[in-house]
Amino acid sequence: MPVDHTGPVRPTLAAVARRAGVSSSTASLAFNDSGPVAQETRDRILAAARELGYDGPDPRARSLRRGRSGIIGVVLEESLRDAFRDPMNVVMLDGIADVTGPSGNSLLLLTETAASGSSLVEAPVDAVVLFGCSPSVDSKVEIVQRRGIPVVAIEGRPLPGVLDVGLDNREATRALAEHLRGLGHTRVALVTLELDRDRRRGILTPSRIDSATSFTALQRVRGAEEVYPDIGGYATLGSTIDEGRIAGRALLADPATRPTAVIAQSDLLAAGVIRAAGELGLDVPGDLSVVGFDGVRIDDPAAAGLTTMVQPALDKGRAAGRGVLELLAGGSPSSVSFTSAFRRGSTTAPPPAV
Amino acid sequence: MPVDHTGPVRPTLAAVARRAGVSSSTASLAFNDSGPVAQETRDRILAAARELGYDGPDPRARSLRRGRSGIIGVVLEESLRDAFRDPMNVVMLDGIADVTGPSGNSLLLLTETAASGSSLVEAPVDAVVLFGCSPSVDSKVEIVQRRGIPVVAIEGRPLPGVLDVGLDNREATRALAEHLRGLGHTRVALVTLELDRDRRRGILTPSRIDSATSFTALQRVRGAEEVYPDIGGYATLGSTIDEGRIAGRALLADPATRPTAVIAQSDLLAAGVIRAAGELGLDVPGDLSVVGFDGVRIDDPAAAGLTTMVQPALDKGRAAGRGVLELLAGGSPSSVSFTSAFRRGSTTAPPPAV
DNA sequence: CTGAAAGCGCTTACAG
DNA sequence: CTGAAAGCGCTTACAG
Repeated sequence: MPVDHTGPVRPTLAAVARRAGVSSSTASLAFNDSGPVAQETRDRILAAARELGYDGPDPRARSLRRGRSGIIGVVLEESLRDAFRDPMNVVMLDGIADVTGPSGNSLLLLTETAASGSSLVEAPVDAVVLFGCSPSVDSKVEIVQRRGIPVVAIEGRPLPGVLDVGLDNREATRALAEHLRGLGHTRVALVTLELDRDRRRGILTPSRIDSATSFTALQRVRGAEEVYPDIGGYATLGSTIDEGRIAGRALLADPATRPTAVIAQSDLLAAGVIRAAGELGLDVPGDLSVVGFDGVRIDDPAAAGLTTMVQPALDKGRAAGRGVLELLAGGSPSSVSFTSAFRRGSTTAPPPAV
Repeated sequence: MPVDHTGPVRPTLAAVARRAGVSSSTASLAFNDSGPVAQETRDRILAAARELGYDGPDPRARSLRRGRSGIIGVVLEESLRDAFRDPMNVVMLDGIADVTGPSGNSLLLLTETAASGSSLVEAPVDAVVLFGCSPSVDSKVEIVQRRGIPVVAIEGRPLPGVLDVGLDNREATRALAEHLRGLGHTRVALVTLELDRDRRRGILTPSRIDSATSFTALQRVRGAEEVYPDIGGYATLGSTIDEGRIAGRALLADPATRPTAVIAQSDLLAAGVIRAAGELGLDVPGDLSVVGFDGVRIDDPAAAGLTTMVQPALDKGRAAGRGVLELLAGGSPSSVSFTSAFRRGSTTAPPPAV
């Protein structure tokens, strides 16, 4: 069925005013309840609007005049599918919407991938929230800032003029490493999140670590190194069970070099490692201890009872939303940092006796 | 650390033009490559822009003048978290972005819940995509249409002037039911998606079905009824493993009334039912056959090898994106309907001998 | 190749 | 309580 879209031209406020016999100033006041308008006049205006099929001010014109669009840009560096595969991102997004929605704001998804144009720079946003962005978007962020648009970053590198909503990634990972050391583990491996935008998968080397651009992944590596200075491991393409499984197979295949514990940088990755272990006939935690990160609810028995650090993702999103609102109101909020909580599960135990 | 946001006022095109000693018309052409500008003039304009810190046209003004904002609204009737828990929605969103992103469009998330204001009506969108919306948004959709804004609906009720991207929900469910009948099942139960916005969980009754507002859920019920006219079951709050498990427990608890097969309206729900069956000591497919819907990749062993209908979610999203683009270009695309493919897995078998 | 003019549709001081 | 005026910042015919 073909759909027709050649309607009459949309009526304007001016047309309504003309028909009602008033000035457009008055008509505007009537539609915005923003000034004293006689009841009789208001009725006339509303009647004229009804007759003309006018349903309120054009958002585009209003946003130019007011200097506000009611749109908050959310900048992701991946495809939407990749970004939302990580439940943490979805929860944080929900937290932002929770706080900013009631005052009439909506979220615009801006995927700043290599392929895309400069959507960030060309979008009519009032404010911007960066979701773990790499330095490659810095120049665009500066442009946006020069326009006076507030920028909030969730777990970003410290950037001048950007309000940071942080997490104790380093300390939290150190706590997990200490937990493993306390159990007696000496052969421990990391399974990291994506380290940079190249998204190459493979053995974790010092040079790969040094060239990492993902602030969060790097901080978590640093935390582990505080306890296990020479820790190696495997770098994945991102937080999924599949990636964890691939990493797990790579790390666990050879009994001679096999670690007795794995620090996965997310629960999803941890679930994958546990699955790989199972496939190799290894018992968790009997043969292998595994810890994760996030404290997400994973619908996978393999991840039930995972030892992990629980991060307050919803609160982080809400804090980012509050930061946006305060900045838009002209305030000067301070950066906030959230703390993760250790949750001892059933996936860690002393290393197997040799 | 407090963040400062009192920068200098953003420079305008007019200021750049003045400084370069040209008209703003010429400056505009220079920034848009939309007309012939002498190289020397262009250089002067760009230099002036650099000196003033001008990074290009203000998106708000541009969108008013051009009548295009580059923003496509995506209307959801749930919280972002609920919506994105369903992988189908994420994939469809990705499909839309796939197609519309390259021409400079971004997606604005509009959650039309009872709580929210009328964000749909007040957002500066060029077009709108409805994600399975109920009649409660109809009046807002009409307003948007009156403004000449194209509307595309994914699996919606037929709405005048709305381009539909459909799925063979009814026929596909009938095929699943026929598969079960072919195996010899006579006691079959449904586990449905949310039926309406009330989001009440519970036994499926004819009156609940009759008052359903979710087009997709209802179509799938109708398809099952074509084979099992008096089919009953359980209505959930949405497509999650947990909801499936709750429904499964309710349906399977009593051995006397227990069905021998369950038609779950999504793979996630099916996985939950299978898990519930396992907890009750029932073997799938020995004691119970289970079918799903979607063909999504679920990271749950319980859902591995599920018998289901595979729907082309990415293609649906892309088709919606193409529809948007064609409508924006003034075309009159036809509605499209996609077909699901039966995938026989290992979760269906003849009913147990009595 | 460049400029003067009009105008996108609205809101906001300001004056009455 | 109402209106005339200015202007948000840009783009687009049109004329030269």
